[in-house]
Amino acid sequence: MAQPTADTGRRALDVAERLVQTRGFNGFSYADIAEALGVTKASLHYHFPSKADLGQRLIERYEAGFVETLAGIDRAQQNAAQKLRRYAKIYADVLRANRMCLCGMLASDYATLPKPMRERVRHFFDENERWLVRVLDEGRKAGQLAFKGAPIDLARMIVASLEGAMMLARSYGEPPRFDAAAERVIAELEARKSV
Amino acid sequence: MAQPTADTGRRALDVAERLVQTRGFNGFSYADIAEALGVTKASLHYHFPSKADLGQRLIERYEAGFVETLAGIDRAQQNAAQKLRRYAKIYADVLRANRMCLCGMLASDYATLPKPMRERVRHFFDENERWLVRVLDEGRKAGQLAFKGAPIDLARMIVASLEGAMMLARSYGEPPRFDAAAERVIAELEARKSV
DNA sequence: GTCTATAGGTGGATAGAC
DNA sequence: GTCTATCCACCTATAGAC
Repeated sequence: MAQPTADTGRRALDVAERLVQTRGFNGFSYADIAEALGVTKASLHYHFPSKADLGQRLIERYEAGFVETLAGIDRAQQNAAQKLRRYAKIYADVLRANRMCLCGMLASDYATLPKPMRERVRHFFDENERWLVRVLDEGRKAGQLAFKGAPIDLARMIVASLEGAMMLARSYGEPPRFDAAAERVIAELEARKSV
Repeated sequence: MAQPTADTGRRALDVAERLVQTRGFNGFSYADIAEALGVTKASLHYHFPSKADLGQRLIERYEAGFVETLAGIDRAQQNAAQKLRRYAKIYADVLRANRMCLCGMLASDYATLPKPMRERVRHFFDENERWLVRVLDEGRKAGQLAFKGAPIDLARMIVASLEGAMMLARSYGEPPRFDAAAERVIAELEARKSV
């Protein structure tokens, strides 16, 4: 095992991503990744000199994939409420893969994170808010959504609710708890036909 | 320092509570507590043989204090919306003390917790839901609150939203982010005067 | 109830051979 | 790019003296 030309870097990120999403940044070690890949800890340090380096790369890759997924939603969906449900479904799918949001976990670990990681965590949430603000704004203007106040406040509330609902649903081992909370948040925004 | 008769157990819980609320269960050690109190690690093991014991005691004490605070709200407030705002203010005050909810942090650490701690974390949230369900139910019957569906679903959504909003607000170092999210959740439930 | 001393393990990280 | 070997700091936990 452990071919010299294997893309250990990428595979290490895959394993580390899962570990952070389940156990948090302080809940795993190089030894865990090394064992999963059948390589030594020293090999991992070649690809990621410090754990802080590993963490930064993790967030960058995760955000890139997330942003791409959001772009996919934009391409496929017309209705703003549908877009929001697709957004919530990203979280639901992660939860059913027995994982948490990578950056939700890192937000919990925030006080123990190296500074470069902190900035990248915030950037991830900034991107989420930016996408949501646009969807909310367009949805309201199109008469598909109805809500009071600034889209940014609502966007932040949506992110917070989904992140929190995910954490709670996992603690109970009941993914439907997440679905119920997400649906409550989104349904509240849909323009009533009777108005 | 370290008088023989000092209530080291209680003071250790105080320090450990703060550490868990800021750094998580895997983000502190007996050494951190020992240093803060001016005692040795061995002394702490006399009071809490294992870290799991310490964790259990932490949750039990935290829940007891929380339940007592909720009882205080019941004694003082009449209006259901006011009670909910007082409930949210518990979180807001914790956040402004540069802490997270103890059990919100432990929910993030859930996969790494010893089983007895897991059960107690869930029990804490059960108690929160129980109190919220009663307030929501009474408030709707009294015409002070307006919402559709089962109170339990709404209660769970409220807990999730506040826990999530707390995490996000801390990451940005902006407590008002929590206030805005909490107000959005509660205002949505208030019975409109115009209906 | 607190101490010294220590056990036995794991953490992140590095040097240098291959 | 991966290995062996190793460092040193830190972890939880225990034994036994005071």
